[in-house]
Amino acid sequence: MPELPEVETARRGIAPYLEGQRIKKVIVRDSRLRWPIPDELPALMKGKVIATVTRRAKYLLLALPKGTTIMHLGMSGSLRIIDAKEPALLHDHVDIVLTSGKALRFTDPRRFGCVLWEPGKPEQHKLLAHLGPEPLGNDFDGERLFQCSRKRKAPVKTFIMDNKVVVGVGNIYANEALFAAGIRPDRQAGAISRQRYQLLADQIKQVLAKAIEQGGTTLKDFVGGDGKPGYFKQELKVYGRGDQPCTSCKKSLIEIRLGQRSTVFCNSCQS
DNA sequence: ATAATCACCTGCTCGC
DNA sequence: TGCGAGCAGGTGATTA
Repeated sequence: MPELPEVETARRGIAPYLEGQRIKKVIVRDSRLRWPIPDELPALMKGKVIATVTRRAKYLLLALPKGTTIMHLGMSGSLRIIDAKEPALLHDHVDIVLTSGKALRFTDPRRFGCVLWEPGKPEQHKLLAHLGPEPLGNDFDGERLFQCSRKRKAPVKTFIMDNKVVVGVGNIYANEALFAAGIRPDRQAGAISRQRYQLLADQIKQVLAKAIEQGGTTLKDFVGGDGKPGYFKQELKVYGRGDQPCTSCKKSLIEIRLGQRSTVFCNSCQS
């Protein structure tokens, strides 16, 4: 469940159970994630107190005294706070067990996620070092999109999903933001005006912020278990709605593929 | 440097 | 009912 709003929702859900808590042990049942979980990770974390739980892009960062645990949920990962003695199921790869009796359980059927260790500052890690600005921060705006896009021929949707341009815009919200901004996803990035990029940046921020707001509902799923997917589905205007009527003009939405990703737009509302 | 493709995995849905 | 094909919220690596 990993677009940025869900990662942020997960962060908010788990942080109160983790911050200030001491790690009793770390159980690794399967270290074969996108990158192997370091063998030494459990020993590095054991006995330490988690200072903070923060987020950079779609990475979650657990700040420990002498380093940071970096987690990513990939396509199918999820995190839950559980009672430490709850039996593990097939894809429950990691438990971070706390002395409080709770545990953070990392589950990921497809194993595209990761759990890594960075002994220095988290932003020094190879995966974090070259990321673009946070979409909801002040460093991201239409001017940046405009400047970064000059001479670029890739479709604008691919462009805004490029982590070096801006982080955290996944397939769902790329589709949604482009619809909200009235821009065709297959338009060349370099051929879009400054004014339209200002609109697009605003819509990216708005769509993500709204989804995070609604993510509050999901918080239960992450904390309590018993997760039900698709909590904000009713808000989606185009994603997953190919061939269905445009919510604005009622014409049939078009579904194409850009960069191997499903792309949906309205041929009359977006240009 | 940029763009397109591949790759990593499991699970689910669809059409035959 | 069974089975292969295709697709799924991500993104680094590889290839032109």
